[in-house]
Amino acid sequence: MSKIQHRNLYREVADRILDLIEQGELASGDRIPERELCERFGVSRTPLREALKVLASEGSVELLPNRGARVRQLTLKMVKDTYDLMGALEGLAGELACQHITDEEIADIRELHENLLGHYRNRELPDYFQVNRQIHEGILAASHNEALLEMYSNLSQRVKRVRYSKQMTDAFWQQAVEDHEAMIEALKQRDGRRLGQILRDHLSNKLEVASMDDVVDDRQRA
Amino acid sequence: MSKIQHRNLYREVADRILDLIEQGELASGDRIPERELCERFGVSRTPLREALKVLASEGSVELLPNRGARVRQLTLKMVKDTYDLMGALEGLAGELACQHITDEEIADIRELHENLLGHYRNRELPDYFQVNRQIHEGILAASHNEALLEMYSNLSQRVKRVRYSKQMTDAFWQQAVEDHEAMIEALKQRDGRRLGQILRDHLSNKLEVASMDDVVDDRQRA
DNA sequence: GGAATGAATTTTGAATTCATAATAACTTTG
DNA sequence: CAAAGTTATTATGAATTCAAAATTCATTCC
Repeated sequence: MSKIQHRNLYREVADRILDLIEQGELASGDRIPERELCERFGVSRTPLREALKVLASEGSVELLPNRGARVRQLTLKMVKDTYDLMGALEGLAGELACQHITDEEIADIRELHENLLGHYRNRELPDYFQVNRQIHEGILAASHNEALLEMYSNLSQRVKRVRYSKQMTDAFWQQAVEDHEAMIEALKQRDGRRLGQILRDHLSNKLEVASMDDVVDDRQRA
Repeated sequence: MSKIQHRNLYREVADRILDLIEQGELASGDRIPERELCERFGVSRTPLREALKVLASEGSVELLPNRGARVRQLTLKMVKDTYDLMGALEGLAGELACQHITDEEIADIRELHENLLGHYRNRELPDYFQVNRQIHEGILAASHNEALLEMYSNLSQRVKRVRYSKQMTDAFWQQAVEDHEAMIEALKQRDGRRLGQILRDHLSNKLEVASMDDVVDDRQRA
């Protein structure tokens, strides 16, 4: 039996709105129709409006006074800025992880890394992506810094709707795997400075393969 | 004539609650009395509760389902974690600033630095603190990374209620001024890596002089 | 035909109301 | 008198209501 959901209604609504945005049902710049979503979710306007306010403070939604909420437009600059930030946070996470990581956590990550290599050899891209994410989450978690985790997941939520191009070239992929090899090595040696550096650079590669759907160029803002 | 502020009521309320927290009128861990604040601010519960939800997502307030809001307790670990994060962000800001800063911005910061030195020589601590803050804000702004600014100011808001000990020793003070000298030098040479490093270390010094009033040790959590 | 003006409609912002959960106060009983 | 149970009170969560602002639509006038 699943755990009793004592969550707040507004958070539930917020998450469902985020889903709609991620799924693209609410597109970048779209107006968010209060009444319609209320009917759809079967809630009154009160929790829905609370959700919108929280989403605005989280950066996914824009609130125009007396003119409702809309899905925040992502500009190319915003995405780049966000990636810079995430890179810095991953870098810090790497440094902290090397200080605080437990043997158990290190073993878990190494196991994930083995899986990663397997998926790379078999050219199983979706599986590779999933394990890749798990490894990065593992390092973040190993930093044992709650505020860092929170901030990272907020940033990552903001750019979730950016779709990555499927044409991840072999060269990119190989580079990524080499990065991961180096990460594990640095982690093993608990070389925080180095792990931090690798993680920073690693992320900037990821940006290069991002195909910026839904992302508007800075000059043509709505 | 100043621009008409068409701000949302909930944001107004949120800021006033933050003031109460900062002023210590609402202490760490205190329950936040809805009805009382409504009367005090002359608003209904709707905008007040919206404000609380936003403050919760910003990390200043804690929401217990069916049991109201309270001022989030700061543990020593949380403050340390937050300072680590702010250090990383300042470091990134330094790197980015060296890439993007304009000549005008650099001139402004150098002027502030001259003021800082003056206040140091005259032992004007409050003025020194103010100019110090302006310099750091200047570097942050010179990064030209909106998301970074937003995150940093959120973090800084969270730890605003931590009071710094007045007994800033001469040694600390001198070290801080030397750091600032090095910063300006790195900025002038646009040596991002170096400026980043200085900023990171600089902040960790600040933490050492923080006397942790209102901060609860991790073991004795409420 | 098109811009401008002024209702009618819709949408938003905020107060109020209502139902339910939590807390406090009061019995009752051992 | 203390512990357990019961009722009263208060606080919270969410729906509803009401007022103000924005938008739409029709009409007038050039």
